[in-house]
Order: sequence, then structure tokens, then C-alpha cells
Amino acid sequence: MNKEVILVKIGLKIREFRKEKNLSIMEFSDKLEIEYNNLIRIEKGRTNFTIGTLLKICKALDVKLVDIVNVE
Amino acid sequence: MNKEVILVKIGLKIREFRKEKNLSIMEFSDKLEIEYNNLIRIEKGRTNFTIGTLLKICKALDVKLVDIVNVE
DNA sequence: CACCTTCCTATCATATATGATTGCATGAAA
DNA sequence: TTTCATGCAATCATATATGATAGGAAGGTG
Repeated sequence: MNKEVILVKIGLKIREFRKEKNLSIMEFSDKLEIEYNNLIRIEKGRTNFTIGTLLKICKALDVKLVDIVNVE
Repeated sequence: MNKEVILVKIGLKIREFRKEKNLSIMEFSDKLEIEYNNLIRIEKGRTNFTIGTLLKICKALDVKLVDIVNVE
């Protein structure tokens, strides 16, 4: 599984967790220190984001790192 | 646990896996498409590297994403 | 119809990760 | 001693992630 596919899958998983919390992207990006459009890029798998950004997302979703990257 | 601490811990874990394979940083960066000095930055936790870079490392070490980010 | 929310894209500027190179310190071995 | 491998840091240029903003499409509600 190549990078592009994994980034898409991780994005989908983030979106799943966000919807579980009944958060819109805007509400979610407010909780984060991440820009609204950047969050969309991440959820759509269109950007190769950093570990630090992933950690922010995990914190805002109250999930562990392993819960999100478990896509293989 | 903040970002800096987690990046250091992830770096240490990468180093552990590398030593288990008896690879020097130079040998390891040859297997990767990652520069030698960048690998040092990552292992020392001095850079907020990307998911794509993490995936390259996982592939070269033949481990799963979750094995490396399981530091919390 | 207008109005609002949500999701999404595009664009540009800026910050930062990465590539590439150089140099230094240490230790092992000849 | 010299020589070599290894780990590490510093520097600069370049590629790219991110911040910031604007606008469009679809759906719901008045």
C-alpha cells in the first residue's frame, strides 16, 4: 500500500472519528489549532501532513495515535 | 505528553528498530529514500517530520505504522 | 425567492521539512 | 601515530505543508 492510499485512509478515519463526535469541520478546526481548509486537505488525503498535526488531531478527538494510523 | 516529547520517543523507537536490524544510519538511509542527516534529525526528535517520511521508515524497517507510534 | 450552513476547491504568502554539503568528535583498528 | 567508520551538528537552497482568504455547490429553512 503506497503513501497516497494510506493518506486517504487515514483521512477517512479522521473523518469517521470527527463525525462520531458530531463535529462539523469548522467546529473541529476551532477546537484544533489547525486551519479549516487544511483539515479538509487532510481528511481528503491531499496533503502529506506532519506528526505534529496528527497529534493535534488526536488530542482534539481524544483518541490515541495508534487508533488513527491503524489502516494497514 | 506534548509534541516534542512524543517526537523524541518516536525517534528513539525508530533507532531501536534500526539497531535490531544491525543497520548504521548510513546503511539505513541508503535503504530509504531519506537523507542521512534527516534521519539523524528524526531519530533525535529534532524535526516534525511527515507521515510520508514515517511510511518510508516503516517500509525500510519492515514494521507497521502502529509499531512506531505506539509511544503514549 | 433569500438566507444560512456545510463541504470543498483554488490561490497566494509564509513557515518549515527535507536535500545537499561541510566539518567535528569519538572510538576502533592498523 | 594514522586511518576509517560512525554519529552528530550547522548551514544553505529548495520543495512542500500550513496559514489565510475568497469563492462556489448542495442542502435545509425562513
